[in-house]
Amino acid sequence: MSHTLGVRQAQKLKTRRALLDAALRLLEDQSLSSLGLREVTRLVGVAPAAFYRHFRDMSDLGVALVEESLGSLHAMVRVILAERDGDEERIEATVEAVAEHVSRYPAHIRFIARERHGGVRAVREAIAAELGRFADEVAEAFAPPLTADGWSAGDVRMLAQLYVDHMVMTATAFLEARPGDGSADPEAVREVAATARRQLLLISLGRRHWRTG
Amino acid sequence: MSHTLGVRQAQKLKTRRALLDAALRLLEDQSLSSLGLREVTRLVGVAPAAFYRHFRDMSDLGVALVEESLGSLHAMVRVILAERDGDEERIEATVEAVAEHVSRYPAHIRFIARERHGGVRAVREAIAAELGRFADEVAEAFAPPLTADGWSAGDVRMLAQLYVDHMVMTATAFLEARPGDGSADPEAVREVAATARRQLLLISLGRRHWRTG
DNA sequence: TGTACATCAGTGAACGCGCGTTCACTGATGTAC
DNA sequence: TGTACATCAGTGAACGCGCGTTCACTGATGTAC
Repeated sequence: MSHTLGVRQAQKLKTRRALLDAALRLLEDQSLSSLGLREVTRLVGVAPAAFYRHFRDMSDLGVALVEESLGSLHAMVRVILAERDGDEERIEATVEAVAEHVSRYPAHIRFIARERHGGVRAVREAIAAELGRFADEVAEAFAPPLTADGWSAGDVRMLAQLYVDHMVMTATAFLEARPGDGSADPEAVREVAATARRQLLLISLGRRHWRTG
Repeated sequence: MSHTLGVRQAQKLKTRRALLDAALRLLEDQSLSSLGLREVTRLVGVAPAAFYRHFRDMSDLGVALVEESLGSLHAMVRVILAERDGDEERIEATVEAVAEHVSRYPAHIRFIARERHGGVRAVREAIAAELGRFADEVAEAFAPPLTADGWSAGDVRMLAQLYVDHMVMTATAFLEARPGDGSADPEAVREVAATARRQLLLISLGRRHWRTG
């Protein structure tokens, strides 16, 4: 049948997954451009040449990690924006969702923070494209009431960009509240969440008085 | 005399400068953790071993680049905050100063953006410390009127952090408006400046209505 | 001013090492009949 | 169901290469008298 994977294909996917996971683990302490192909295959336990059955090179593997890293966060925020309406509600839910995402997938978030301006062009471009799509979607979610209030499309997009950039900043701040051993400092986490909430609230206040006050 | 450098010391400083400049140039296309000692000395035209007369290793050189990269920007913003009072005035002057700084020292700014979350711990920590001092100073500049309005120290610090993070974001956005060849796309630069100004204005609006509206 | 010795920035050769990539291969899985 | 052939994920050995670091050195600059 078409949807049941053969044994061979399933094994191949398993190896691919192992390569991605090994890379993510090694990327906690270094950046993509210094990560070696042999380091990754060594951690997985396959021959170096096996790498080429899955990726052209490290930058190719990096691009694969981008979608996987931003995809689920993107989906999570999409749901929140669709289900909630009020500012406080949206802020509360988003900050909590980001905190949970970071604590569940710290390596993915670290990867995005590190490679967003990192040394590998293809990966930088993939991240920029994904965040751009993210901002478009946020703009769409906020557009109706704002447009009715006389906001231009440019102003809406400017606000959406501020929200997305702030979200990335917040995710990074949550990450920094985790010591090197992978555990989290609950006090520091609470403080990051509190700061993020207050900053988002301040932005919401500004939004409400934009060209009306 | 004490303040006149000997020939020997002057020559040593010249070589050190050349090493820093070569590193900065090479870092436009890669990150610090993949930059080789031999690459740098090759570009300068000295023997690899000469490197050790100036730096312990690459991470040591990176830390030296941090202060040099953030120092002048820090000084510039300090002057603006001291000389200007009104929101619009400060926003206008800051955005312009950041734009000019980026176009004058693009490699320094790229270095900071790339290594802020990069793979070299000592450099990350140096950048975080410098940006922390920056935020303290911004907080101090904004504190008097806000405290009079009943703002808590925590709220003032939260606002200062938002400003500093936004400034780094804006500097990075200016950088991305420059194509790979080093020239600037004037249209893209204007757009980045316009967005930054509007975002800062929106934050100022929020600030004015913080716990008063 | 001149001399004798000390300092030390930069040299160049050498080292062992791990890297990315290639290649012909093996043997389990898949397919056609 | 059984057989003969095709596919292809992973192997393991080999390659040439550039890396970071060490070392004893050289010779211009600095210093003491």
